[in-house]
Amino acid sequence: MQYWLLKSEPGTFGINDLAMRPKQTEPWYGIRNYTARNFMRDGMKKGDLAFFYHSSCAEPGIMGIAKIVREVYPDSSAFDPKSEWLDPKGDPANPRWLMVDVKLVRKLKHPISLQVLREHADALDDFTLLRRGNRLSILPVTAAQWEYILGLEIEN
DNA sequence: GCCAACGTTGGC
DNA sequence: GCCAACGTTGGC
Repeated sequence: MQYWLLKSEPGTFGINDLAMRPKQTEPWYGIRNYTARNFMRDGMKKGDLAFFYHSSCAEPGIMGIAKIVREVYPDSSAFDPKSEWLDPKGDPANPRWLMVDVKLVRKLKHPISLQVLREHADALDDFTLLRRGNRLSILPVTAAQWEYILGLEIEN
């Protein structure tokens, strides 16, 4: 059982979009970064939980919890000429971009803002999200970090 | 809109 | 394999 954090831009696909999907499930397509892909491919298992994080918005922060409900399979958007995620060098016989399916578990009662997370940086023990220049859209969360952050929800 | 940080590309 | 140039991310 692993924990993760998934970034999404609410202007493109936010937690409310996930909530409105049939079965509140969505393929996590469009990941075009090898490190993030490798986390999905090598680490993500069905049943793993992830924080749903809003980035590039007025109040970046953790908005909810999602669950991995399907493990990696080829990201079809890489072969879709109409998709902004088209990979011109993509080879359908040997797909290099992958995705998982995620399902909403619940929205947090109160989002945990990036600002609040920063205030707890020491307790979060070098949380990847808080590192300078961090740009990973998928990153691992330790069990200790997960529990600590969920504690902040009640405190909020 | 700015800019720091990082990843990717491509010439050599 | 090096590394400069370029593109992207994401907070502010």
